[in-house]
Amino acid sequence: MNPAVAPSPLAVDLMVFTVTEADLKVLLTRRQAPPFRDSWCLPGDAVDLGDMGRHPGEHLSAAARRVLETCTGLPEQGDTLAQVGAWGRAGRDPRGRVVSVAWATRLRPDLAPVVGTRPGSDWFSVGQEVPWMRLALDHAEILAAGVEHLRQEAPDPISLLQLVPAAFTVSDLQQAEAAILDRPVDPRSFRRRFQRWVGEGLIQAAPGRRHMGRARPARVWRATCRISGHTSLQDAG
Amino acid sequence: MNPAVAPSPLAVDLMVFTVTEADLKVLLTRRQAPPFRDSWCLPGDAVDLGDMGRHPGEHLSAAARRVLETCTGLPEQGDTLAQVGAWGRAGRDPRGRVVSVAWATRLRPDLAPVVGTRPGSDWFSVGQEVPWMRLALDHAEILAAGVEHLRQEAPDPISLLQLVPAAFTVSDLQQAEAAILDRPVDPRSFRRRFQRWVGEGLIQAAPGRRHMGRARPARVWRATCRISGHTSLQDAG
DNA sequence: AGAATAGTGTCTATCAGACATTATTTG
DNA sequence: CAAATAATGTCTGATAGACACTATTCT
Repeated sequence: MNPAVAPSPLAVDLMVFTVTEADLKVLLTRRQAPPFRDSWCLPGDAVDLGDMGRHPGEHLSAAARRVLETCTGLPEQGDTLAQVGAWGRAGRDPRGRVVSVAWATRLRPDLAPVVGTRPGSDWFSVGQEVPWMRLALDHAEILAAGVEHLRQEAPDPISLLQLVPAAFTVSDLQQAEAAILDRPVDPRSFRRRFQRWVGEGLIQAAPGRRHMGRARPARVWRATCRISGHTSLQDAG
Repeated sequence: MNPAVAPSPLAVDLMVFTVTEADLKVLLTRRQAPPFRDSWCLPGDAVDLGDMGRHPGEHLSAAARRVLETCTGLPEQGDTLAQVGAWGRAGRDPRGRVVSVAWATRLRPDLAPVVGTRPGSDWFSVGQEVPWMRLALDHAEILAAGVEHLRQEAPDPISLLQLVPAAFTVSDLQQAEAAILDRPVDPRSFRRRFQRWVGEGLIQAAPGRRHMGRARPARVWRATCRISGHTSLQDAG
């Protein structure tokens, strides 16, 4: 295929977020072909609009799910893909007129190391490491909108639960929220909200305790089965 | 042009909202060509992706603005177009694979009568009159998302100010919010928020009073010039 | 006067932030 | 015991809802 011509006027781009080391991370990949060869960018792919391609007539969300499974090597875990917006500025892609629909998803941090070791892709701290000025195309703008989208949903317990392991502590959840909002979160207020979530049946106690260093061990919790299948996210297809 | 074949794989659809008679209204048009001839639908148009069409390489937001000016007959009033999402389900358009980017905007109610008298288009009460089951394509789904988008932004004074005339009363603003949220809004709380907006310099007193029936006349207010040019809305282009 | 709408006073419930305090573990 | 993290008690300030009350106009 001629790399100078866009294969399709429509593409999807994906923002995979996780929280590790109390820091919000996003998955970037290095472009392997021109234009912007070797630049970092969001994982994405063309959407096959015709009836004859490799993925005929796929939904937009299916294309995003396909990119997610390709770039993480993991099957998608439930309905966690949220559409962030469509970018279609003329000239945004030098190969031709391409409109990109951007999606965001959250990945449990215990799965992040597996993804991060794949060649050509790596996690970047959104606040510290993302090479904003050197992202290919208009991906800096898209990523900024994705982070903003994440912030809007930050107080939602369902969204926070997607950013901690299956067994987690109150501090884990609080750190996830603090990382997204990029500011300290009051511990007393957070625990009050946490207790409300327990009262609402979203979260229940799990056996065992977690021990960090030489301090008092923390109680361990897990999401109840009521959470699975729930989504607060738009999936317009 | 053959009506059985989509002219472009990309389209924009527009939701023009206003509040009249304390009721949220949306502008629908009657389709003049198959498929879904004579069905009501959201105003929209194909996006010209090529370099040779009538609107070569136009931004998505420019296409939406063009549709807005076509269907209202009015020039757009500032940056009020907000992108709601992209819909791309295969088979949503029987003419072929078309992805539609949906936009929402608010129209001042004093301009609504002019628009409503245009042939082939009319205002529909979102709660009472919209023929949800008979809207063409997937426009019922798109409209539902647009209404939800509007609800999310309802408490924002900037967005409410786009749904009242240039000179308005506190009750006007309160009715706009109540219409969007489709529930009564506590008058005492609303006036407290209103006074805060005045204190912040968003709103200032205007000369004159407004008289409804045989009751006490209401003070009249207007947005300050600080409002113009401000937008809280996404315009990803 | 009475109806209708505009606008205010004030009590209460809820919630978040701040700060102090207690609890539990290891070194 | 000291250090470190987990968890709680409690005060305060901001805000929304509820309800009563006053204000102003027309009929």
